[in-house]
Amino acid sequence: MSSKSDAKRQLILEKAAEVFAGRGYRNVTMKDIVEACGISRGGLYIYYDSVEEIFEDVLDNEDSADLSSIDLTSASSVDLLLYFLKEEKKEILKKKNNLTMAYYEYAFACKCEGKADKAKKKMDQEVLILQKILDRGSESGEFVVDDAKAVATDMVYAINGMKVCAQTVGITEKKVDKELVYMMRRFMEVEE
Amino acid sequence: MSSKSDAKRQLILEKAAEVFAGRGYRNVTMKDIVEACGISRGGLYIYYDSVEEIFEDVLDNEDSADLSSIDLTSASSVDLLLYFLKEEKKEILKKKNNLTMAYYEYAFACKCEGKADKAKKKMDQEVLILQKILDRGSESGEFVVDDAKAVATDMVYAINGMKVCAQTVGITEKKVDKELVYMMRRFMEVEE
Amino acid sequence: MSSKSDAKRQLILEKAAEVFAGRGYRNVTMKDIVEACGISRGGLYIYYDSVEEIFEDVLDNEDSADLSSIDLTSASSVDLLLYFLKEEKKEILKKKNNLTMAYYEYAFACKCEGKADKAKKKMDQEVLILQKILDRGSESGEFVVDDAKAVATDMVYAINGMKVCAQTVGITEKKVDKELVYMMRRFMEVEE
Amino acid sequence: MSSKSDAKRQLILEKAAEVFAGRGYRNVTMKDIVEACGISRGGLYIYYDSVEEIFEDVLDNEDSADLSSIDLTSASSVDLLLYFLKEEKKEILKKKNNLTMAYYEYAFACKCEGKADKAKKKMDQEVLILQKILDRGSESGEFVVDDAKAVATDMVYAINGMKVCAQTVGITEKKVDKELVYMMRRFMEVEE
DNA sequence: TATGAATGAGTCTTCATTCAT
DNA sequence: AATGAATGAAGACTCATTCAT
Repeated sequence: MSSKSDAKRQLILEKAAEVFAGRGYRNVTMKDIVEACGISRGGLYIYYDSVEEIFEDVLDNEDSADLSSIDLTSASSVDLLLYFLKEEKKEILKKKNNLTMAYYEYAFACKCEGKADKAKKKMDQEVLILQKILDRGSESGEFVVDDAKAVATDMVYAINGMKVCAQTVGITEKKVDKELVYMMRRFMEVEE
Repeated sequence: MSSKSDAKRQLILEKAAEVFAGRGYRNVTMKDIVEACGISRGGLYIYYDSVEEIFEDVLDNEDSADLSSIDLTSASSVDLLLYFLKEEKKEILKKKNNLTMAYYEYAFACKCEGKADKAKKKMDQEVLILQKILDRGSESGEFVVDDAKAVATDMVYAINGMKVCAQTVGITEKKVDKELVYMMRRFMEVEE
Repeated sequence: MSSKSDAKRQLILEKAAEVFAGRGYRNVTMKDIVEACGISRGGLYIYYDSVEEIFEDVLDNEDSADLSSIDLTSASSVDLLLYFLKEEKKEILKKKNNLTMAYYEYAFACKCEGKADKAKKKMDQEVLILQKILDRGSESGEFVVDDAKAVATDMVYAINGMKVCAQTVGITEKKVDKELVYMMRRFMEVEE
Repeated sequence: MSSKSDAKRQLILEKAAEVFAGRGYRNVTMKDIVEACGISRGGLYIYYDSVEEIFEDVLDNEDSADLSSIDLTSASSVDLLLYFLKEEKKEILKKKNNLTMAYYEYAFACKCEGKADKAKKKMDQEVLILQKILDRGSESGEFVVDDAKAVATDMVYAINGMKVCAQTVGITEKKVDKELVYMMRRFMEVEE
């Protein structure tokens, strides 16, 4: 049955996501995933033929949530911006199930095969959303923005920089806050 | 003689650096390095006992150059800033021997063992240098900077973000230029 | 199923015992055992992780038989003694599956880790059984024994000496017989 | 020069003997010996081509001492016997440079090649000496011995049994004393 | 579907042995 | 004589992948 299969497939993706979060992409073997799922080696092969395939499905499984849930029609631009940054902050600092490094390892490993499109699209989408928020806020007089695209792009680079730092050299919540406040100050007044 | 050993050791480090640049950290085996060096398996073990050991030596071998070569006493702050950014741009875009991803993979893999200190120090150093340049420029009236530390930190995060992007989703020179110009505009007038 | 696994495990133990008998303990590699069993390298690792582990299981597999099969309540003490010595003679002279040297090599290799307990127990048990036989025979007037424990201990040392000789410098059946007869003469009349 | 060579050769044999005493025969590599001697790999090969060759020379180097030093013409048979047993006791219990197990491992490894002759000869010699002592004592009335050869053979087997036990399952000095006293009681009066 | 035993290829690591110096 | 770098073969161990059940 498809429903049964889907449940198992979902289980695999969830457990695999935990594994990828903990060990990155390259350090993960089929065996690791089999053990994390508590199923048999052969059992996993019924659903997936390789770590790569699983990882790609894990990514598809995650993506959906974050950005699409922002409703651009509602509320003030300031609220939208704060929501956007709060979400990013959460992602920067989250310990469990953080796929950032796995993501970049995967993209780096598959660079030549153009498999990094997903990551690229995600980034472009983030820039776009941020740009829209800034444009809206600019029109409504909430923000003072000269070149919304440039600002959005810069912010997304810096946020990505923080994400990587958080997973490698470490970063404190205070530092993230400071940086986010600094970003906002560039186009609005922030009370601290 | 030590000179002979050192030459071989240097050869290993150079060839290994190329391998790490191409395949990252985790995907590299002793065999890869052996083959890149054109020596025997046993031969490599005379000098190094593990990929980790080699990678750490590769890092030590690289580090020295970059930052210390900036002479803070000379020239105008604008020149210093341009030199700093030009160097960063070169590193962001360089294809050969780019250890960025290997670096982050290594730091992520060894996070718990505190092996990421080197990366942390490098970042802190970059922030410090940039901050000094900004402070000098601020004093001389070349820049208009409110909080030099915040600006420097933000720039380094964004630069790191670009470095990672360049190695994964890809980035064009034009985009890098735009971003760097945007950064500078925040505290000085830039003619395009 | 466990029965299938057990069969394979039993096969491994039997083939491994032959290998140990022929090559001792230290000279045996996983590869030797793999080849003797006619299975794959990986296949062996499913059941055992090291030569040591296999050897310990081989010992456990062997032990059981020998001594417990002597029924101290039956027959005359002379019969018991003869049975005991016949068994020992068989073990001294047996060519196939003789684990004596492997046993001692193992005990020597693991001396510091106290892994020789098994060998020690086996020896103590032999002394004890022999002592019991001698005591019984002494009570019944079949033997003339002053200090049964001393006699038993001496006999077991000499038997072990013969076992080692048989595996190294060689020993003829005639010599073994002579020695066993000499032992018996010390506390009973032996017709030759 | 031969004298220089001989000194080095002697150094190798002495250091190698320590290694064999500690690790047996089979567990010893050329590398172990090289390191114990503090010479270079190539340097060892000038003198010896294999572990086997070294071990054989170590044996030749040791043998000489023990038995030949007993002067059969002197003193009483009791004194000779006590001297003989004292020497054996010393060898049974000695910790440093005890080659017993290496000896047996070697003999077992080379069984088919008839390399165990040395061990065989040593044993036969011991039996012979002991037999002579017993015969002399018998003639002088110090001992009451029926079949000196049988007694001597038995004693040598038991002594060898103790030697092996000492190196594997362990043996206390008290136990050795008891056993030796028991042996003597069989043909003479022993005050305890 | 699901299991897990089995296989074999790939990598790691250690050493005996050689050889230029 | 002596050194120690270098080689390559041998053995250990792990995993992706298959397959009978």
